[in-house]
Amino acid sequence: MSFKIRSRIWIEADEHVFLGEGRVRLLKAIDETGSLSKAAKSLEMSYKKAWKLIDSVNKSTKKPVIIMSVGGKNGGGAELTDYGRALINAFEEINQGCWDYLDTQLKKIKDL
Amino acid sequence: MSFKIRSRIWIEADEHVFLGEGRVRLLKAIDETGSLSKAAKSLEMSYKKAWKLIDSVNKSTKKPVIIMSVGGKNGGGAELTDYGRALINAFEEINQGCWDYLDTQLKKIKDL
DNA sequence: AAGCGTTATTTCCTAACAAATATAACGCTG
DNA sequence: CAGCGTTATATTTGTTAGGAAATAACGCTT
Repeated sequence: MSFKIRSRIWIEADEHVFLGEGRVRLLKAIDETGSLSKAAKSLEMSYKKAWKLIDSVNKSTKKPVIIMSVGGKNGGGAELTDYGRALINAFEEINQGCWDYLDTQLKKIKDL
Repeated sequence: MSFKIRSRIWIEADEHVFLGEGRVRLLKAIDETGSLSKAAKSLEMSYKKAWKLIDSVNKSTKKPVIIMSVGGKNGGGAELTDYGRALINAFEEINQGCWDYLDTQLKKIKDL
């Protein structure tokens, strides 16, 4: 019997979810591609879904997380801010810490 | 901006989920009511859904977690085993520990 | 002014999920 | 042996989430 403890964490702002694993993945993809549509495609996610996620993130904070621009040089694009990058780092650090904690607890289940 | 870090944990056995918050709630309700149908009703859950959850739990372990009996004295019933009770306790203890850990990490987000 | 690559938004459709309903089986009780 | 309260399971219906596609708007470039 190979037990595993898994977890999902997310951050809520004013009672609605604002940052979770999916959103973090998307933010990182935007940072790599420079565009929301390309990021969505790289994650095999519909543009609509990606846009909704980003819209919800942007509405949740006062400091901007990503800056969208429409029209212009290359048709527009999306850029991750320093604040957004810091959020991602903090999230992943906390998430890893959570996983580490749960690993230490696993024997409590196995030993029953 | 009032941030909160939330989490869900669950235990997997052989790559499929075996115990999570919903199942724990259901197991506790069964322990209180002595019947799957009453437990489902008390949680405002359909009998079918409750049955599927319990069936999946029972198929995931060698030691029985709940014992179902059909027909007989009061038409049948469901009973939580000592092993099941121990599982619930361990789960809730670990879950609380996870929440406590996440609370200590919250300032990393707030201070960005 | 036309063309482009993007963001932004609506509408429509479908597929997965959930709920409701129906039916059967079971084993004690009287 | 009929009645009961349960577990067990299939079928049908309803609902909601999500994808697909179409359209518009935007602002640089040429």
